[in-house]
Amino acid sequence: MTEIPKAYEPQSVEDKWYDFWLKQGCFTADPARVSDQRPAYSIVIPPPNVTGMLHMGHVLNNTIQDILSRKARMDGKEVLWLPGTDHAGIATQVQVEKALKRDEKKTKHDLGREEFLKRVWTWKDKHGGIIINQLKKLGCSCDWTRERFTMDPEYSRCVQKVFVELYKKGLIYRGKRMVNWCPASQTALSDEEVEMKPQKGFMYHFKVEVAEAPGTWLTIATTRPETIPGDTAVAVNPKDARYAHLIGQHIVRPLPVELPREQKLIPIIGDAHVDFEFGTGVLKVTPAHDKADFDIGTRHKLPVVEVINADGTMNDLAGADLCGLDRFKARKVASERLTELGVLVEEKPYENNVGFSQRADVPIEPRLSEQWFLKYPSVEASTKCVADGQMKFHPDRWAKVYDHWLTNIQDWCISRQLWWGHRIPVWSKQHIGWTSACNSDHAKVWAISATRKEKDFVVYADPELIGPGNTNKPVWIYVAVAPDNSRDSDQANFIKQIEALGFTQDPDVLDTWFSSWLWPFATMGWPEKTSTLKAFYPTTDLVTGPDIIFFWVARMIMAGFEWMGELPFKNVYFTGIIRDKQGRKMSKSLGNSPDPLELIASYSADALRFGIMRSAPLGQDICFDEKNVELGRNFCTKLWNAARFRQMQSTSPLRGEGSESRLGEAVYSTEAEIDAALLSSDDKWILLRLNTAIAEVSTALEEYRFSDATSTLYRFFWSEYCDWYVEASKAVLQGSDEKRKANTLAVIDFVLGHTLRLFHPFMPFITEELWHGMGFNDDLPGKQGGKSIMFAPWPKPLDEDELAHFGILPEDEQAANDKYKAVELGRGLKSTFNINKKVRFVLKPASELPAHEIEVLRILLNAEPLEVDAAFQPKKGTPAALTPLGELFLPLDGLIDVDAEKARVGKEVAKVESELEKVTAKLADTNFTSKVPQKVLDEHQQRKTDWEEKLAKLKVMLDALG
RNA sequence: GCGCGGUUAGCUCAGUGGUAGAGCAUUACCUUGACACGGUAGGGGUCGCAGGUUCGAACCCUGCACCGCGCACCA
Repeated sequence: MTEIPKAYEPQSVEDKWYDFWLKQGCFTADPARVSDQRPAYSIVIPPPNVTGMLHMGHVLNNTIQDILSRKARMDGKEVLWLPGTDHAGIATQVQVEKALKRDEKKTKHDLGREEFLKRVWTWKDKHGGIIINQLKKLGCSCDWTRERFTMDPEYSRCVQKVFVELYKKGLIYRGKRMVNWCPASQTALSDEEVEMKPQKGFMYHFKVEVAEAPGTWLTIATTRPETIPGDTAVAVNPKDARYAHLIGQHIVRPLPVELPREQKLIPIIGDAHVDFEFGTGVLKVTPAHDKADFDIGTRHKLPVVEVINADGTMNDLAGADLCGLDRFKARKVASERLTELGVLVEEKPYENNVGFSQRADVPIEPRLSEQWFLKYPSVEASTKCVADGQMKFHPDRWAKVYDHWLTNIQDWCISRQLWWGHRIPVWSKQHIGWTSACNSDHAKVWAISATRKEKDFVVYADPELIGPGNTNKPVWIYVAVAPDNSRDSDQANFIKQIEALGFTQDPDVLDTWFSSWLWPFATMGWPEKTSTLKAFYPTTDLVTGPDIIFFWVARMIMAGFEWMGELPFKNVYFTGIIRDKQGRKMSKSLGNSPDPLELIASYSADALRFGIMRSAPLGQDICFDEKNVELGRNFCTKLWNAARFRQMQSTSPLRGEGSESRLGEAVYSTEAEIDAALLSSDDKWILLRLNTAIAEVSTALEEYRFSDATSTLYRFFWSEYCDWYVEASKAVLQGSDEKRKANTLAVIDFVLGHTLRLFHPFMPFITEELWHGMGFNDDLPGKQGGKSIMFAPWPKPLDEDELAHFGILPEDEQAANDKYKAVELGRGLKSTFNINKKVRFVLKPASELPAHEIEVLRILLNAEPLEVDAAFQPKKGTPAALTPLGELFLPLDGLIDVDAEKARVGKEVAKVESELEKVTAKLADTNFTSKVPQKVLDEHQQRKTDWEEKLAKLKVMLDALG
């Protein structure tokens, strides 16, 4: 016989069962099994970045999804938890670029686009599996046979198809606009990718002379003097009496210094945008580098002068002083020049909000550029489905945030100046003027297209430029190329032909979110009407962080309505954000995030799961503390040992000979019938507590209250089952009544079997190990838990018939509670008198007690002996406690300090008197008695009676002390 | 500026009108036959502040303070 390990040893157990689950196909969803009796349950994973590493946020998020999936399996549903990763355009490209620079001292341009992309794919193949394997370590029951990546060929076809459809509908357009430009990544970003951060800087006040009125100076306030060379006007509010008369005149721009005066004259314009209470009421207008200024510029047809390059350095238009400098260095130099010119009036510290690139963490540069934009589709349906409760957010306050965003959205800039991603499926060719050559190209494209099976393409030229009078302007012809779903070669052919006509593909790629918004259906085989899609779409739950409510959730909802005509999920659960003990968000840069895999190695996956769930209340951020994981581990150990205790009690090895069990060689039957006639008050109590626990956990899970569910499990198993029931059951198990023993074991098995199942979604590994190790799977059909606990039915509370069969009444709980109360009081006495050995107790019972109850009391009190004597006459000074079962004495034969005991009881009397006073006063108050409901009144009456009785008895005790 | 959370024991948090709770930490005792990753007993809170409603408020209402988050933004 191998030695039974004292503590649960998780590593080998976890690997063993995960392999088993995979080999048995336990996670694989089969649409063919879905029926009315076996409804579908589905979740799509929020795809982690393919090159990412598991962090605590993933642990939280995926543990929740796993709990939901496993619970649904136990509910008899056909479960699909669809996993995968996304290509994370910027993040991945930046990583590969960094490695390239580090290892080969090369840039992506040195390699060229094609070669660089090869490197990214190599990188992806090398690192892409990491996070997937980490999820497996955590125990995630994803259907890995359906793992998807947003750059898979089939997925890419979906992205192209969607692009072309939106283009055909006129929702996608190309435009020259002010965009959020990230000078570090050198790409445009969407509004959502810009994060406003307060920045300490300076407010510079400088003066400019009015050209038409020498000697008249205006003072301008700015935080960005380096953009002065790009100013093409100064604006004042036309209603501002101070300046209105100057509108139409000009000022002399101070920079660049070397320009002749006449080239530095810019007009004073009137624009209502200017707030005359802010700054000096005079605004410098830099249309090329500020969104609001651009709008002013448009209104007044101002020239747009760019002075900053794409990489954030100044160009030659910024003047000799600034040219080539970084924008922040240039700011300093510009202020120095202003000082030298004697026009800098003031430079004072100033804090303002500056937009930062979320990815690169550098200030955004508003920049005019040509980009592709999308007018969001299906906005109305998306707004409505949440507003009217068709789709539910948990917690629902996020619905308001969602609604607010949706009603204020601007068009989405979807193009990115990157190489890694879905390349925009548009080919274009430029002509000068709308000439016959245009018409000819147009016609040729249509002709080529006729050979395609699907005409998912569009030929487009800017209609304003078509026609006479535009003979010198550039005209672009765009061809958006959709994939042919049946034949890849068709698309390739088509592209080859249009490229032969001189069309070239747009160099940009699409925003990563433009692919992930299709996730719920593109992963299920769309646009084919696959059986998976039919069975599992719309999905049931989505679990994600509120930080991507706009990026992802909202857009998925729109995509769902747009292409499936239906919402993509019925419930969205928003997790909290994991913070460290100081309340800071966990991040790589702060280095305050523990490595989940290390936590798993030290504490086990189950411990990590249980710990994090226990500390993750609905809708609240989570303050992570490794103590929680330690608690999870301790809990696993407790569960393990409780199981071990059960096995050590059994004397008769039964079926299952030869079965292997880490708990020991013998496997014992769990089939024993519970004999209702033999149930003790403790048995009934634990069965009732189990009922309560099942109900509480089930409800908590239905309402996504995971921390409440774990609290219940913790309380039930540790406090109720182990601390009370197991200890009480020792009265039987250490006795000699074999029939009672067998019955107690049957109750224990019943409780353990249910407990393991309740725990399974939270702690899949240890529960599977014990389920098999203790033989709970024996004789069960495979679909009912014979193969794995994950298919065992979710526990149901005993119903009325079953309770009646066992002869259990609701009030049975009280009998055991009274006994446990007596035990606590008796232990209190021992503790008060510093007795830590077995000791004699005498109970003067309030009513007759069965021998079994007395034996339980004796064991729990650790009494030797426990005498029951209705006529007991205690010696003077005998410590005693009033218990629901009667007076409990601790006869110490003069060993005690009578005065100390008197003081102790006296203290108790004082407490009871004060409580009695309070309740008596209340009941004497007619204001109270006349207005309070009868139920409350009764409660107070009862409380008063109880305190009175207690007080009387305490006084008798005090008298007895002399 | 607008919106959303939060403020209860040393810490992390439960607690939707009727006797203030849990876990951790802490103190004392206990290596007892499942478990020291354990057991038993204890100490510890004017429930952020000020008003109001009510017989009664941690809980409902109003205002304020502080912490955190989101949106918008004035150069």
